[in-house]
Amino acid sequence: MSTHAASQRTPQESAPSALCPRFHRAVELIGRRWTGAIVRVLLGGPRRFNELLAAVPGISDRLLTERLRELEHEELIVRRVEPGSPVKVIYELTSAGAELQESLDALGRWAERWLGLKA
Amino acid sequence: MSTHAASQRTPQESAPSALCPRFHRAVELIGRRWTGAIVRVLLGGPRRFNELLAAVPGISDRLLTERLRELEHEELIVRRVEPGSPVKVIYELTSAGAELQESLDALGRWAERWLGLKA
DNA sequence: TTAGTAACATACTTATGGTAAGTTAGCAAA
DNA sequence: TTTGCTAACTTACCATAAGTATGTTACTAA
Repeated sequence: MSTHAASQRTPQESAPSALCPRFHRAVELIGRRWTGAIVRVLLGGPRRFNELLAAVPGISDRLLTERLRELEHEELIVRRVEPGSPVKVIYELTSAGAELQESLDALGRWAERWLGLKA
Repeated sequence: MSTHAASQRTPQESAPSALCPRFHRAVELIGRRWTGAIVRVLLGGPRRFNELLAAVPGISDRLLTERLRELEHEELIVRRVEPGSPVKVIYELTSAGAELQESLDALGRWAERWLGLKA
């Protein structure tokens, strides 16, 4: 079979019965491994690189760097370097990032209700 | 460096400053590629395999099968086979699945507000 | 008998994630 | 003054997950 996205489509319609593409982008963004967890920690206030590393159990430093770069690129966080020695790098949420709280909280509540029972 | 999860930890504490592990499980679950989109389509009512395939632009049949199996395993959806020819396989949300609506809607609203402006 | 459909399954390639080790700059103790 | 330490990365490499193409089964319609 092999369905590839744009196969068999009339020219005028841009996607068959497309979901809101922004929703899709959002879910792919915060759904990327570790991203949700990182944002959730930052909802508690600005954090340094190593604080994030400690606060998100299981993540590696390489992936943390990668995810932070992506979040910065999407303008959900800002990176601030405090000079000194050793330098401190502070990450904090932008307004866009902070407004993810509602969805993440809702998801947290759902998880408490439904994921608690098993395992 | 290379931080692996459980390094340097005193025996009595199970995780350094662990986030709610259920939240983490939830975000990894619905954040898995395509899963959010699939659930969102099913919020509109039961759907057949090929309907889902059409409604989630970009997904391949192989991945759709895989995601549906996972969602079934997590008890967010049920799979029902209607005999006949060709057989129809209907997927629909369980209560657990349906209650994801709140979080997904919140995320959708966030996406409209913040992801609309760019690109 | 050939063709078509629904819902997969299998095989293979590419992208993403995980692990380990190296880098840079400054400071501090030996 | 060389050794060691810390923060925040970077690079290299291997494993797992996603993506693509093709095959399968059971049935119907032409």
